[in-house]
Formats: sequence, C-alpha cells, structure tokens
Amino acid sequence: MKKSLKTTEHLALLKTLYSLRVGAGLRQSDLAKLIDEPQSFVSKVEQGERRLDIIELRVIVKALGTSLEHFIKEFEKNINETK
Amino acid sequence: MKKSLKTTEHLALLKTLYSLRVGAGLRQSDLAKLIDEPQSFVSKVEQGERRLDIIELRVIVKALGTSLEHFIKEFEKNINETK
DNA sequence: AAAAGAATATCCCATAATAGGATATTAACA
DNA sequence: TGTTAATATCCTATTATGGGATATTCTTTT
Repeated sequence: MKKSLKTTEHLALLKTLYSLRVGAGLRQSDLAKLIDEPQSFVSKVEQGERRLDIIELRVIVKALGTSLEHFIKEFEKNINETK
Repeated sequence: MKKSLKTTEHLALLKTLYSLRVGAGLRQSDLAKLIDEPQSFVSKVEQGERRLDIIELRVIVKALGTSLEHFIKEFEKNINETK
C-alpha cells in the first residue's frame, strides 16, 4: 500500500491534526514534550513525512485533549470539505 | 515512537480488525483482492507485522463495509474490555 | 526596516520497517 | 489419512524512520 501522501485524505488528516494542535494553543515543541518525542517528530508528522498508525494517532490526539472518536469525525468532515 | 506492538491497544486493534473481516464472511485473500494487496499483506496486518496508518485503515474498514467512525468505537470498546 | 528571538522545517545516514511472490504450516473435512 | 483450503512465514531489495544539529521562516521589537 503506497504512502498515501498528498491524496485528499492525507491532506485532510494533516489539516485536522494541525488545527487541533494550534487550536489547543500549543507549539510543536509543546506537543512533542507531551508525547515524549523530539520537535522534529511533530514537524515530520505535520509535514506528512512521518505516518502515524492509529495507536500513535490516539496518543497524540489524547495529548491534545480530544478523543480518537471525535478526531475521526473532524477528519471525515475535512475530507468532505476538501473534495 | 516505538512500534506499538503487543500493547493492550494494539491487541485490541488486531482483534477488532479480525472480527470485522471474519464477521463479514471474508477470508484474507478476499479482503486482499478488495483492497488490491496480496494475501500476505492482510496476514501481516492481522499478525501485527505490518502497521496501518488511518488512511489505510479507512480503506480496509470501508472494504469490509463499515465506517471508520464505527470501527473506532468498536476499537475503543475492545480496549476497555481487554484492560 | 534590520536585528533578535521564536517556531518550524530540513539534513544526514545508520537503523528499522515494508513489499510481495514463493513456500511452508496449519486447519478443515471427505 | 490424503487432499484442498486458509493462513503464516521467508527472503532481501527497497523504502521509511529517528533525532540531534542546523538551516529557514515567521514574529516581534525597537
């Protein structure tokens, strides 16, 4: 399965993640600290350079104060808005 | 972020995926065909040998006739039942 | 507008993960 | 038990990732 980068879905994912972080008033280094990763990790994720499996996404989303379920809803919403 | 294998979350994920496929009455090769991947891919996924990002998970879950949102609910349910 | 500071992106490359056809195992059952 | 169906494992060339250091870009401040 090819690295699903730059597809509508992937762009929507990045957008959803970014909005959530910024909406939480955190900078990459803040989130990084919360999940015990370097800032470059967060940057790569937001850049689509690094992919996240659901478990990882769950950790991040929770660190940002949301549930995975809610995140997915936002994600789907963004997919529809984009296409 | 380490390969989240064999954690409660990961086991719950595999369980959720497996149940969904079997529940749909499909064998690995059937699902494989639906998502245009070899049978070994599906096996690896179910074995926890291959991780899925949300985009990929979404494709699979849809091929199995479910929404990502519903899948996540089942997933969370399984996490709680396991721990 | 330029300097200073803050936030984010990119580099590098050793290490780890993945692809996928072929083959081995295990399960089902006549 | 022999046979077929279903799933797991092998192998290794290719691709992805880790993460500290550094470069870039964005914001302020004066």
